[in-house]
Amino acid sequence: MKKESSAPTMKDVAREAGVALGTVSKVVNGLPVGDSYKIRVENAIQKLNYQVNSYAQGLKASKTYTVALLIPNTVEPFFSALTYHINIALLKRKYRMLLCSTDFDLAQEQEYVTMAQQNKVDGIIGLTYNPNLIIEENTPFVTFDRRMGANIPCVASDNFAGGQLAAEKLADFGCKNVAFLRIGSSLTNEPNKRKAGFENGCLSRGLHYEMKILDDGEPYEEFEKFLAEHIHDGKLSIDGIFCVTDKLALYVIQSLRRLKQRVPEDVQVIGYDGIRYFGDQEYMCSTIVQPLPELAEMCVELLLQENMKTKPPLVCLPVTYAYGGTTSEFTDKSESFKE
Amino acid sequence: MKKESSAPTMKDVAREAGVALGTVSKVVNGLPVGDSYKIRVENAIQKLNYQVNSYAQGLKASKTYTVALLIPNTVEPFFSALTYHINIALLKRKYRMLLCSTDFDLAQEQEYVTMAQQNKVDGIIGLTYNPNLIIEENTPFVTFDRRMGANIPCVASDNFAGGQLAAEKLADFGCKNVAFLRIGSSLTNEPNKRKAGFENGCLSRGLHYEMKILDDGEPYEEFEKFLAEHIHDGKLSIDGIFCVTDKLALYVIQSLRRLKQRVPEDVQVIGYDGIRYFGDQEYMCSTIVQPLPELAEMCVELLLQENMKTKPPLVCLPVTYAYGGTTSEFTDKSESFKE
DNA sequence: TTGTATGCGTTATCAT
DNA sequence: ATGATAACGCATACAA
Repeated sequence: MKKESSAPTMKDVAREAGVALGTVSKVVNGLPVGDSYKIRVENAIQKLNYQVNSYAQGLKASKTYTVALLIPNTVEPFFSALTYHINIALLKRKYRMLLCSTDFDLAQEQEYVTMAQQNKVDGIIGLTYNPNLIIEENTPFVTFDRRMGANIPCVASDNFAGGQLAAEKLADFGCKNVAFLRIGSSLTNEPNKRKAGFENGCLSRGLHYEMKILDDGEPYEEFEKFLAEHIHDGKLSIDGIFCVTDKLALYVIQSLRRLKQRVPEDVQVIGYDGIRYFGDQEYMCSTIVQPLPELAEMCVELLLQENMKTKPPLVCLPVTYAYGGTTSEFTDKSESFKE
Repeated sequence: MKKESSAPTMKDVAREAGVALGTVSKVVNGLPVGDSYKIRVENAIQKLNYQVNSYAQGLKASKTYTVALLIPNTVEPFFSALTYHINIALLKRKYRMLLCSTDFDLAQEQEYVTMAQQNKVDGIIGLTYNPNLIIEENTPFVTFDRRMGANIPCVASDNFAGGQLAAEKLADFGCKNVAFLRIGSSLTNEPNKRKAGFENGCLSRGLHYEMKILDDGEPYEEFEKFLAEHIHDGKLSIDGIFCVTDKLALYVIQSLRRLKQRVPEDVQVIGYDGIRYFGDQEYMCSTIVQPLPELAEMCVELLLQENMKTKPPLVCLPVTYAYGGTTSEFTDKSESFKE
C-alpha cells in the first residue's frame, strides 16, 4: 500500500490499466493509441478519478495557460466590468486568470508583476499607475489606457473621439457655455486625450468652454467650489458639463443638486465610461460608452498572439454616446419629430 | 551558447556563481550558507535577473499557494465587493487568486472546479448555484451562503438575525403594515433565512406582514403588480418593505416612484447586502449590511486551516443596519433627542 | 503501435 | 557547510 491520500498520477493510471506511462499520456492528450489500450486507460482514469496536473504540464511545456490581470480593484464599476469581460475573453481561449488587485499601490503593482513572472504566466494585462514598472522582456505585456513603451501594446477607447463626441452632443442639445472637469495629473494617460478631443469639438462647434483640472491629491470639493463660483443670482452660467469619468459626473450631479441647479433642465452633464447599475441595467448618467467587450477581446488577442513580429503600440476602439437621463436630448430636436 | 530566450534557471545561476545547484536553492530559500557563497550566488541572481519558477516549486511541494474563487460575475456590486475582499485576505497570506466567473451557469461551475483541481489549487471558495457540484475529497472547499454537505464549511452573514433586524427597524420607524419581497427558489440557500427572521421580527413586534415570493424564472414586474394591487385611492396600504437584496430594493424603489408613492414618506424600504456607490461611497438604500471584510477573512481562514480535524459546518457573522435614505428614522425618535 | 528513458526546475537526502 | 543525486508528474524523442 502506497500513498493513499495524494491525488493519483499518470503512473497510477498506467499501473491500474497495465500499460506504459507514455500510453496514458497519449490517451490523455488525444494522440493515436490502439483502441483496446485506449479503453483500458480510460477505464482506469475513471476508476481512479485521475486529473492531469497542469503544473507538471506547464513545467514541461513552459506554457501555463494563465494570464495575470493587474487592476486597482474590483469594486469600482468600470474596473469590475473590465475584469469581467477580460475573464470572459480568456475563458473563451481556455486561459485562466490570476486576479491582482493593486489598490493603486505602485509597489504592490511591482510585487504582483514579480509574482506573476515567478508563476510563469503566459502574459500580463495591466491597468497600472506605476510608470516605472519593471517587466521582464520575455513576459508578454499589454496595458489598458497606459503607454509604457514602444514594444508594449496599449489598448484604449478612442479617448480623443470620445471627448469630441461629448462636445458635439452638448452642442446638439443646445448648450452654449460648457465646461470640462477632470482629476488626475499623470501626463502619459490615454484618457487625457479626452480633454483635447473635447476642446477640439468645442472649437469646431463654436462652443465657449472652460476647464477645471485637479491634481491627483486635491479633493473633489474643489469642483463644487468651481461650480459655485459660476452661479450668479442663483443661475449657473454653465449649461453643459463634460466629466472625465462617470464617477466624477455623479459627484458633480450631486453637487449641482446641492447648489439648487436642475439636471438636465439647467445644466446637462455627460460622463465617460458607460457604467451601469448592477453592471447591466440603466446607465448612471448620460455618457460616452467604452466598448468593454471589444476592448477586453483586443487586450487578450494582442497578448496571446505570439507570431506577430511587431505588435501595434496603440489600439483605439470606437466609443458611442448613450443617454442616461442627464442630458435633454428629447426636449430639443427629437421632440419636433413627433409633430 | 545555449538557449538565450528562455528565462534563467537555478542551474544557470549555479554555473554563473560557480557553485552547486543545491547551494543556490538554499540561498533562495534563506537556508544557512557560507557568507562568501551567499554573496556570489546573490550577485549571479542579480546579474541574470533570476526568478524562481513557482510551478516547479509547486510540483515538488504539491502546494501552489493558489486559491480559486468561483463567483457568478464581478459586475454586480455584492459579488465584486466580495471578490475584492477575498483577494485582500488571500494576498495577506501570500496566496494568489484564480478568478472564475461562472455566470450562474451550473455546467460552467463544474468545469471550473475541474480546472482548479487540475491546477492543483490549494483550495476553492465558491458562491455557486449547482447543488450537485462534484469536488474531490482532497481539495479544500468553502462555500459562501450555500450548504453543500456536512464536511464543507459554509460562511454566511447572520441572515436570520438580519431579517429580524429589518423588521425591528421598520417597527422602530413607525411602520404598521409591512411586506417581504424575495426572488429565488433554491431551498438550501442561507439567504432564505432572511424571510424567517423577518417573520419572527414582525411577530414579536406585532407588525402585520405579507410575503411576495417569486420563483427564479419570474420577472421582476410581478413585484410592481403586487404593489399596484395594494394601492387603493392612490394610497399604498403597505408602509414598510423589506427586500431580500439591495438590488431588488432598488428595483422596488423605482416601481414605487412609477406608482407615485414617495420613499420614505409613504413607504419605507430596507434592502440586504450593504452595497455602495463605487464600492466605497453612500449606501444605495437603507440596508442590512453584510460584514464583507470579516466574511472574506473567515472564508480564507477556514479554507487554509489544515490542522483542523473538524471544520465548522456553518459560520454566521453579525450584520448591522445602515441608513441609506429610504427609511425615515430621523423623523421619529431620533429627532426628539435633539430637543 | 507501444514501451522506455530523459529532462523540465526545483527541493531534499544523502555523502563528502 | 557544500556538492552530487534522486524525485515530483508529465511529455516526447527514440527504441523496440
